[in-house]
Amino acid sequence: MDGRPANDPSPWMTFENRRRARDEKREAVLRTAVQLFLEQGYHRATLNEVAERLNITKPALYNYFRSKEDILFECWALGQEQVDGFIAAIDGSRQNGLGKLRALVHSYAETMATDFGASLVRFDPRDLSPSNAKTVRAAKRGIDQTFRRYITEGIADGSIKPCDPKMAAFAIAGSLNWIGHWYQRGGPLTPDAIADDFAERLTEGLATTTAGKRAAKKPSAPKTKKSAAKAPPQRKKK
Amino acid sequence: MDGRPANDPSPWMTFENRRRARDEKREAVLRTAVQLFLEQGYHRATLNEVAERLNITKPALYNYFRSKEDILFECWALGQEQVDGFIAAIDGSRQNGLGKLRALVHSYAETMATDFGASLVRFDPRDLSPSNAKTVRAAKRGIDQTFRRYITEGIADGSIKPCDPKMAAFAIAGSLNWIGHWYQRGGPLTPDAIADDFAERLTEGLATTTAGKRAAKKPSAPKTKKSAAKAPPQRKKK
Amino acid sequence: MDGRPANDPSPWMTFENRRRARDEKREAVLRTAVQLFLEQGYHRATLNEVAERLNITKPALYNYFRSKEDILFECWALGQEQVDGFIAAIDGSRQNGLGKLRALVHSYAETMATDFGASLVRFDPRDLSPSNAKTVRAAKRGIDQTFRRYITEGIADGSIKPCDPKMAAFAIAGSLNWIGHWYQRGGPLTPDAIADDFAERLTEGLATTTAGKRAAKKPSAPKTKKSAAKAPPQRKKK
Amino acid sequence: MDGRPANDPSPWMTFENRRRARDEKREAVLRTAVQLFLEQGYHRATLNEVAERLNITKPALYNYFRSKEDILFECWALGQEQVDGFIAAIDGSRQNGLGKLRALVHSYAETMATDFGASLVRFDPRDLSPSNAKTVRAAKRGIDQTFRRYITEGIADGSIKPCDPKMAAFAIAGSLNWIGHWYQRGGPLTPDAIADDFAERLTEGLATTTAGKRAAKKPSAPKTKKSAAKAPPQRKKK
DNA sequence: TATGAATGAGCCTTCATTCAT
DNA sequence: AATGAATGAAGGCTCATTCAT
Repeated sequence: MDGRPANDPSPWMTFENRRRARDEKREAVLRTAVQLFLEQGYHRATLNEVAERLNITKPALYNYFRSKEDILFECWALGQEQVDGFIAAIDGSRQNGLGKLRALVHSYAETMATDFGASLVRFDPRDLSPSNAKTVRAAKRGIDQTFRRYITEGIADGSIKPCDPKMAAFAIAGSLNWIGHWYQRGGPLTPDAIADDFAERLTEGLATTTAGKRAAKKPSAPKTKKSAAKAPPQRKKK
Repeated sequence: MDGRPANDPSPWMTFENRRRARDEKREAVLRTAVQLFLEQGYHRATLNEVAERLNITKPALYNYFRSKEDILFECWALGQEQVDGFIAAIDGSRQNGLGKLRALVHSYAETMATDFGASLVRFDPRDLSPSNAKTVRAAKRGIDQTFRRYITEGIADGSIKPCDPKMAAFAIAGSLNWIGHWYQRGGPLTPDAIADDFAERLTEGLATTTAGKRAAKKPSAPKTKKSAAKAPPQRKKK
Repeated sequence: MDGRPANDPSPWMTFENRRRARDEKREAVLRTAVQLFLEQGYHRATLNEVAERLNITKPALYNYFRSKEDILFECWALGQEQVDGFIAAIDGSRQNGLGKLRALVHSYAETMATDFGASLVRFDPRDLSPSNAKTVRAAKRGIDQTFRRYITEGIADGSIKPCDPKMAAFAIAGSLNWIGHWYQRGGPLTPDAIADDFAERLTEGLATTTAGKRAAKKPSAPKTKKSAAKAPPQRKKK
Repeated sequence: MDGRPANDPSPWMTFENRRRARDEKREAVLRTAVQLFLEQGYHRATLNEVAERLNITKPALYNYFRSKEDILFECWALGQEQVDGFIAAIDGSRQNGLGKLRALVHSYAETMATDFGASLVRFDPRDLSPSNAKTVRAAKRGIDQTFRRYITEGIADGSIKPCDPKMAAFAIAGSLNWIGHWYQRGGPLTPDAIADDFAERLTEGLATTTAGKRAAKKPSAPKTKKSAAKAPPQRKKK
């Protein structure tokens, strides 16, 4: 059960197990919280409800998080980790600008269909402490710049038609972020289908003619472990 | 001063004036409120702050609105009126589907750059009473359907390439709604420029080749008074 | 009733009355609070109890004070005002050092027998905000220095035997502050009797022989209005 | 190491050692707690902080004490033991009333400069359980009566001028207790110097003329072991 | 003996809303 | 129409204490 022989009295493993159990509970709190926050909105959701869904009591949450805001921020951070992960992977891949952009759109679209991904665009940074809000805003800026960067690259390498990277990025990001608002699990569209559709749709207008005739189907991030991200978002450990 | 002779003691005109003054104050409240709600978010903004900015006291607000939520809803309603207005105008115009879609995108983009317009996408319907929330959701559905309708029309009349109207509408609406989140008055981009750019950008991928070569610059709604809207959103009068 | 003719429609007086009523309520809160804080201690006393004793509800207190700590500080400030008042009066009086010291002891002893006076020594400055705590500590230092100053004056003018002003001040102030801890209203000793006794007792050891044979009985502050204080303690108005 | 041969397997000694170790830890807790309570005040100090300073965890404290209040009471008890000790010693000494009073003042002043001594006057009996509070109040009364008793003795044996023992005791005790509030370790005054000063200062006013001319310098309690106290304060064993 | 985790009780504070004037 | 005052409802957070391990 614990993955170690029963006769192994190593207190270290016990310690390890404890830490693991703790981390699992922490994550359970975050999963519950992000759902509730998305369902009801951060302000309407109470810590009591979060605790109730976890069958614990409110103060127990404070064993894992410093405050309600801390929980909010950590939810966001988990989503941001995903984004950082696939951006790092795409950055490390060998593709022209258009290819990277398509990969980005695809991965981003998929992420928007997850709870933590949606939290990236549905949570309000103004609910965060100044320090955390700063972190969030910096990350948002980073994502925007990644979009622009790929577009600029594409223009440079000829895979993307000359255009204004800033506006193009806004338009694409808007479409993608919107997914976080309308996507419902259990609907007729799977995240993957949405991602495929958007990857094509949002880039076809930018592609130079030849590049537009795409043969390959899956422009997702090249096979890389999600964990291959560069740097997770900075956050204070409790 | 009031547009009537000072010696006219007509109580009826006085009454009329009273009503007008009242309406002006109501609007002033809404303008202040929508700004504050956008600035700080609905929950962080307090009625005290709204009142303070108007140099009145909190209870005075209750002379014009039944509740904080009422104010929120009315803000939304003003934005929705704008949308209803230009949709009615476009509906009444003689254009092919692509033309209507472009006109819609243009007007919608412009609206997103206004306070009341932004409130359409930045306010959370869950902050409204069930009844008002229903109204809002119906209106949102209406807008979505308008997008799909124009696209369908365009496909039928050959101005738009065959595609999935639902996904196309989502993509376009997402880009547009996103404007409400990033547009800042005083930035380098004017609402009109944004609207022009988006009208072109978001439809070029859909246009059939010939239709894509657009000559005319301004595809905005044919000269119609904004107030020519058909039906203002249903709402309870106080 | 209002001290003005009934036919006087002056809204200003109404305003004045309002303000007076408000101030009276504020004071009532402070009187209730200081009693409760002395009875039970600041931490054990809840705002609910304060409100209950006033037959109002807890949030009503927030119309008059910003926080529980604010109430605590204002209680202290009222006591400090008394002290500032009689110190100013004694400072302005024509007496030798011993006379001033006796007057100070007498007035201080009397003050210690009042609620607001006792709050000066029974409230804990660490319960105050840093800013308010600073004010309190400065005031405490001021009182100490007044004791030392009178003693030094007395030594200079020959009315007090040469001694260490610092230790003498500590000894005297300690005896006086202690009153705030043991004095109970309704006991066998009246504040005035205590004040007389301490004024004599705490100074006889210091007096030079001739000055020790005091004839006059009442060494209290020369007839001055209590309100003739110089500067009330600085505090933020709500 | 433990004062017994290493090859002695006597479980009883082990038991004895355990008890000793336990007592040492208990005392360490009390020393840490009394400091923290004095530093921050009983209510602001948390058991977590106490535990942290001891490099243990909060629940570990419950191995030695039943509750936070229990710790508070035991701190007080240690201080009271000191007082009981020197009072017993003085009681057993051969001196006139004035001598005893001076000895008492001296020892009490010294005690006030210790942490446990200061706790006697800086801790609030209302933070204790009714039962413990009763014990404390009885002890306080006992100290007061000791002061009065020595004064009365002194009057009887002619070493002290006729006066009101009650008020004299209040005045003296107040000065002494105040030491607990202003004395800071590391200041310019040593506890011994303070004790000397106060022993002289607080009694010179009471001494009959001849007795006032004191020759001996150190009026402290006749050489007796501190532990020679009669009875430690009654308290419930865990 | 010591710990991580959990809990129950309680309190301050905020704010939309109402009411008497 | 407007205000000062008051209220009810609610939520976040703290902390002493307990319990299983």
